[in-house]
Amino acid sequence: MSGQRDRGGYHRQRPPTPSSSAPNMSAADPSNVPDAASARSAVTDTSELVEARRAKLSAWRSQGIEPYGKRVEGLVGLAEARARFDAEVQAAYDEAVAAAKASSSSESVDDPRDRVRVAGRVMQHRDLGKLVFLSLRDHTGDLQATISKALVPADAFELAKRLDYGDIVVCEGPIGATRRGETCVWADRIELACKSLFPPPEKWHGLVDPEHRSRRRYLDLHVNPDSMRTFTARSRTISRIRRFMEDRGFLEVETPMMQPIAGGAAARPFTTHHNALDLELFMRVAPELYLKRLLVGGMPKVFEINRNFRNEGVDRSHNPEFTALEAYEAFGDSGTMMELTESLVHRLAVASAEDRRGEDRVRTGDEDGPILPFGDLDIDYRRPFDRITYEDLFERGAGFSCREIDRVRARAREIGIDEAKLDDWFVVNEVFEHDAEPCIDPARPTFVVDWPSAISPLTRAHADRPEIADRWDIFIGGMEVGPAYTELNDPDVQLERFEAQLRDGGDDEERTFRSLDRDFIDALRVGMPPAGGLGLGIDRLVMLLTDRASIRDVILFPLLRPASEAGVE
RNA sequence: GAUUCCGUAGCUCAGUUGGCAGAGCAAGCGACUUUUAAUCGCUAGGUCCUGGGUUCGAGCCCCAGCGGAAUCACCA
Repeated sequence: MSGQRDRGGYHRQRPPTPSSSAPNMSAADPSNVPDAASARSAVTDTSELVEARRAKLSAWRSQGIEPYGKRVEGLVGLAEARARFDAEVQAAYDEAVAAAKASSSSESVDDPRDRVRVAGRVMQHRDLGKLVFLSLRDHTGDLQATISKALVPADAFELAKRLDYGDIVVCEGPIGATRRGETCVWADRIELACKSLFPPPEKWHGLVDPEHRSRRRYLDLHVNPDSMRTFTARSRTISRIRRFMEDRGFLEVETPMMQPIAGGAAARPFTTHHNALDLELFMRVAPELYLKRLLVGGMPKVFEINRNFRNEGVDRSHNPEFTALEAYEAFGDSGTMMELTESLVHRLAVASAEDRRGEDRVRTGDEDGPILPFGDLDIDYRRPFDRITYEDLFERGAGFSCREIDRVRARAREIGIDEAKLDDWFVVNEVFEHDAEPCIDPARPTFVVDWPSAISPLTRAHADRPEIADRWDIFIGGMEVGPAYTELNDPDVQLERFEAQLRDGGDDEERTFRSLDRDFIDALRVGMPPAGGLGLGIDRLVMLLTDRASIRDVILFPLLRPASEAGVE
């Protein structure tokens, strides 16, 4: 365990204590007798494995081989190098070599095979005496390098024999195949690009402990190709979202992550402090109130893809910092945002399915898709997505209308809700979450439309039905991926809602950090055009597109408690 | 924050009723020019997460703590 190794280092660096019986116990003095603590650490750290590698490192140095190489030109990715293999050329070459051997001609045969220069991490190392096979890996894939004693200088062959798993090498030679038909680089040059000092995970089972995989993502990425694929897919998804939004005329903007008032969502914020200004600040829980100020300023369509921070629990679909797309369109409404969201999610699904064409259970757009597996589900992203009203969904789940408030309250008591002190619509929503949300088909993206105004304080109500807000939420794969609203732009109504929120919402602890964003009200008084607003959880979207069950599998460095130093003060 | 489960070699994992700490891979030395988790011989490698307790004796039982996972709670 890393904790043990770290602790070993700690012991070695710890200055002698007054009670220590041995004088001058310092790491710099190798002659001293180790005390009990350092004797233990010498046993528990990985020094034997690391020392073997260090020994090679200094051996290379003394032979004039630099173990931490330099810039390399003209590299080809391993997948690309593999693609350059030509079986016919190889066959012709084999024949020519055989013919030359048969005629015992001393003339060398011309090699028509493509030459490549590749680099990769050593993932396998098979030494057969005068022939060494290396499995190299880069972010594009794996490729074998074959080093024959007859084809390289003695020192290069010695290097190939003595390579460790995890070392990074540069090889150059014709792309060909072995007798067993494995495509490979027949290296006639091989150089060390970087010596690895770290004992790698087991080559067959790899790194499976989820804690380990997140903490040492750098290992996870090259040991588990799935992980590299997932994070590559995440990156491509985010750039596709950018392109989509830009194509539709949205301007990407950046608004403060540190805010004097954490507004835009009812979530607990993280606090921080600016020293020079002696200012208490909050990490943002949402960019909403700043993006709307930009609509006031005259930007017609804005979006931001960035981090929100919420000081809440952690589970499979929640990380304290998460990435969201938030977008606002002047003169739009929730319907505008619905069309935009459906187009965007559909396009992302089409592109992901295309990237994963041929994979089990994946159907691309031209194969009656896109359909992408997510756990046990095969999620069908074909347009149009499903739509259902909040009230209809409630009735489907509960078996009666949410307007029958006595029955709603009775049901709430049945499922253990203390309904007496809650307003009607909050009781409705408790029953909705318990009985109705599970009725949404998880294999179909579903817009749930027309939510109660009471639980949507920043949303404009329907003109003819003030109790219903012009809002929808999209659910995919059993997760809420995001909401959209027809934004409230009446400053007086907005002020009222804020004040009601401060008065009624949340507990005492929440109220201590809530305060009213008067500048935002001022902005609305200047005048914000009617607008549609959207928020989409990018991490959850990536989970769906890459079939990962946990948000920690799609965030490169998810929040974890610091590794244990238990037992060390 | 609650409950349950997990923590043994660098990695992946066994460990029986409480009775000498195990395997595979990785590592070191040696053999091998067509391997594919190469193979074969030899060698070495342990704070059984930490701290207490019970016991003649604890990896195993009990208590507390640390870390993780799952479920729940929180979560516009």
